[in-house]
Amino acid sequence: MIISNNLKMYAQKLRSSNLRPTKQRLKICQFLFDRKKTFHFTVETLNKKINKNRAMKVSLATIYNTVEAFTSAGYLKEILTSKNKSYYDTNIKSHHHFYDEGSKELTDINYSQIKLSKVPVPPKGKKIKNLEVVIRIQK
Amino acid sequence: MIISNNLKMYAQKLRSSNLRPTKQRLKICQFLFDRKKTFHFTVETLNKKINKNRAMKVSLATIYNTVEAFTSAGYLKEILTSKNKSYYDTNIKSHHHFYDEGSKELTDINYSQIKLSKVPVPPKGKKIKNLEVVIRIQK
DNA sequence: TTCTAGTTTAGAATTATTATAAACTACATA
DNA sequence: TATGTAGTTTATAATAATTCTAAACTAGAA
Repeated sequence: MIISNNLKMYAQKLRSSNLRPTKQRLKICQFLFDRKKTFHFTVETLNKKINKNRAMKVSLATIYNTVEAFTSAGYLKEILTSKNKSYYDTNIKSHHHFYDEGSKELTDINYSQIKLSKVPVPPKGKKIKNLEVVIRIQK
Repeated sequence: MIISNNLKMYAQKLRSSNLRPTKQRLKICQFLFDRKKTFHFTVETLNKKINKNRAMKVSLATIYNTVEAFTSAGYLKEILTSKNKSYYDTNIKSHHHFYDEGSKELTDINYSQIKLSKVPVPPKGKKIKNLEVVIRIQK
C-alpha cells in the first residue's frame, strides 16, 4: 500500500499550512496519503490502523486534532452521512458517492460519471461552493 | 401553523404501520404533519417544541422512539449532514438540499429544480434506491 | 372486565467528540 | 549550539447525542 517515503514533501506541505511537521502528523500523512486509491475513514478506524503494529503510538486526542487540522487545511474532506460519526475522505476533489444501505459502505463515484443539466440558482447573496450527489443503493 | 385536527386520520395511518395510536404519537403527528411547509428538525429541537407550553409532556426517550418508528415507517426521512446529530425532514419525497456553511441550515430544493443527464450504473447486484444532491453554499 | 403485548418513562450506560492543563518539542534567534 | 517560547501531544475529564433497561402503564383483543 505504501508507495514511497515522501516525508520531506509532507513536511513542506504541512509548513505551508502553518502546521508543524511533527512525528505524529508525518506518520498520519504517510498512512493517509501514501496510497493510490482514496481512503474513507472515521477517527475510530484511523486510530486503530495507525496504532496497530507500530512502536510509536499516537494518542486518540492527536488523531482528532490532526484530522480536524487536515480537514481545515483542505487535505481531507468530511463526508455527508446519516450516521452519528464523522466520515472523512482523502479524495478532496469534488466527487460523489454510492451509499450501500446494507453494508453501510461508501464508494466513490468519479465526478465525470454524473452530469447535471439543470441546477437551481442559489439564494440571494450566496454562492455555490460545491455540489455532491449521494446515490443510495440496496440489493 | 396547525391546519386541522386530523386525529382519526393519523390513528389510521399509525395502525396501518402496526404502530398503536398512543396519545404521545398522535401529539407528535399533529405537531409534525399539521403544517403546510416541510419541517427540518433534530430530536433536540423536536423535544423542546413538543414540550413547550403543553400540559402533557412527552419524554425524551419517547421522542427518540417515535422519530425512529416514524422514520422506519417512512413518515420521516433522515437527512445527510456532516454534523454529529441526526436531522430529519417531514418531506419524504426524494428531494435535494442547499446546505449553508455559514448558518449551517438546510433548505429544500424541489426535485424538479435539478435534472441529471448522466447517472452511473450501480455496482453489480445493487439497485438505485434514491439519489440526493446537496449543494453547499456560502457568502 | 381482564389479559397481554406493546408503549412510555426516568435514569443508567454507552459512544463520539471536545476541553483541560501539564509535559513535551520544533524551530527562531541569540 | 544553546535557549526560550509558542505550538503540539497526551491522559484524562467533561460534554453531548443516543441507546439501553426494566418497571409502570395502556390500547385493544377476547
